[in-house]
Amino acid sequence: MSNGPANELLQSHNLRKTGCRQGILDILGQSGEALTENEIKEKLDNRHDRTTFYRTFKTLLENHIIHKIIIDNQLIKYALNPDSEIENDHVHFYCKECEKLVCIEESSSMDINLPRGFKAAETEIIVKGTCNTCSEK
Amino acid sequence: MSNGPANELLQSHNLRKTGCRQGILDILGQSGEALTENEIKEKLDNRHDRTTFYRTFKTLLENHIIHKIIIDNQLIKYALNPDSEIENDHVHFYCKECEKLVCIEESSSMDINLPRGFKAAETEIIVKGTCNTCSEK
DNA sequence: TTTATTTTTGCAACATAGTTGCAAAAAATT
DNA sequence: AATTTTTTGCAACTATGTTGCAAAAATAAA
Repeated sequence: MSNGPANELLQSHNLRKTGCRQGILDILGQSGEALTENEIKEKLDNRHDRTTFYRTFKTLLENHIIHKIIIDNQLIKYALNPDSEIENDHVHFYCKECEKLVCIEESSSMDINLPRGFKAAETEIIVKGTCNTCSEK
Repeated sequence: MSNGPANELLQSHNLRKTGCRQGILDILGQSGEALTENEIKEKLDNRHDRTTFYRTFKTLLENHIIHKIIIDNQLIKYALNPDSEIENDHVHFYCKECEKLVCIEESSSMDINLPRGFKAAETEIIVKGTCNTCSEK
């Protein structure tokens, strides 16, 4: 396990290669979608302590290796941040049927008129609806 | 206290006029901005039980009388939903300095390209930056 | 490759957020 | 004023998240 992208990611951020970090990054790397803490935890067979999990998420978030998306009712999901970039305009799509959450690669134009004096730094967009699979049914 | 908009709102939704509901609506009506549960609770002098508070928020949310905005790290705020409308495109501005959250009245054009097969129902936008007051400093 | 240093882990204890069942209290109805 | 319906407050509970600290693991140094 874990001799691929996970280790390189950790190394490039000067983070130690611990089991929990590698595990989370492996899981997120394999799955193309955002996952909840519990989904990740299960796939790791509950191998790690709750505390370690939270601390690991915190570290990965601080290093912009993953990001955290919160939808509506506290549904929190995590996803790999491809190039550990600090993104300013992120679009997420949340399927109300299958509850899948995917990151939408840009190519969207946006123009939000803010009141005088307001300055935007980041914009977070969550589009809710039905995904391709669920639309076909 | 409470013989104005709060009561009318409740009445039009067939909800009983209880102290907690009137209180929350009064507070949100007076303040032009979104407030956290605790901010509201304090202004009401901790007059109500925790449980009652949660249940009241739930009721008001279900009736679209208020809405709930979650920013970043679990910061949850509530705001009056002016006409109890079920809005599809809502823009919120969150000031990173003073932590104020305001609803932006539309007049923004948006065009997000979703992948083939994806259908959007609602879009939630949170713009983060500095508000007019904080920009002047 | 063994030792020393630094970081991370797991545990216990705690803090906050949110929910449920149920009897008592308050609204609305008659 | 009496009855019905909804809401409240309490206790108990679950989920989520944090902190301090000794033991363990990962890296660096000898």
